[in-house]
Amino acid sequence: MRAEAPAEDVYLAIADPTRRALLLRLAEEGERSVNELLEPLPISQPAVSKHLRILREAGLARSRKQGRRRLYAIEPARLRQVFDWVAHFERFWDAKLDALGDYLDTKAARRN
Amino acid sequence: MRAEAPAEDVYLAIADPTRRALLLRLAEEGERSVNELLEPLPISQPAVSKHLRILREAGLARSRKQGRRRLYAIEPARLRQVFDWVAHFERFWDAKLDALGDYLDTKAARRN
DNA sequence: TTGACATATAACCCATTTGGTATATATTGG
DNA sequence: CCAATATATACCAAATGGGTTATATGTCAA
Repeated sequence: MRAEAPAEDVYLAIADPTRRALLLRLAEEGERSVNELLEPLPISQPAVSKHLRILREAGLARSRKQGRRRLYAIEPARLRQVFDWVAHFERFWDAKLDALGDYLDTKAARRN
Repeated sequence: MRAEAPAEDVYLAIADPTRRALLLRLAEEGERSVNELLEPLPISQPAVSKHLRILREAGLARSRKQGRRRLYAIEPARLRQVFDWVAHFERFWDAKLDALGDYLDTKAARRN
């Protein structure tokens, strides 16, 4: 039933909205310290550290030490796994239109 | 922290490997009864019924009654939500290559 | 050196998830 | 009608998840 250890499961890692928010911030802003990531969130520092650990263990983030801070960065490779899985269903909405089409058109244009 | 009721959360719905397997089967094979879906799985019928209920409540499946059976079908629209979210990170792997490129090429070709 | 800062870990709590078995509720065939 | 079939629900136990506070650890600054 278990395809991989729970701690390493990308789908479980992104199932939590706080972790998705963390990933988005890291994607938008690049390396950030725990305190910086913590700042807008309504939860405690240990809670954030735990989320970051889960992201690390899922292979979605890495960290390096800089002085007394620890900087986290996104490691998006394994999100491809999710992308590829969702793409299995793409034919269902593809025929109808539309936003995916727009997305792909944009992509195709950008690739030229 | 909770963007929607847990039972309706698409990310939670796809966090379970059994439910992902169910969605893939429904996508590949179309409408299927609970017994058909149950057959390859190593869990009990009530467990499958419960997974199907979660998929229904997440808006990822629908069911209709046919005699004494109940046929489930995929309802993929809300997977777009996941697709769009993951696409936020696409620029990270896009530059490097490759499988996404191939995917998009295939798509672009198919769209012409 | 020492105190403040930054982060991680431990210990704990409570809610939720997921599985099981037993049972209820259709529905159908004979 | 009755037995068998198909599915859902109730209920329970074990595990997990996500939060908290308290504390350990490491680093910097004065």
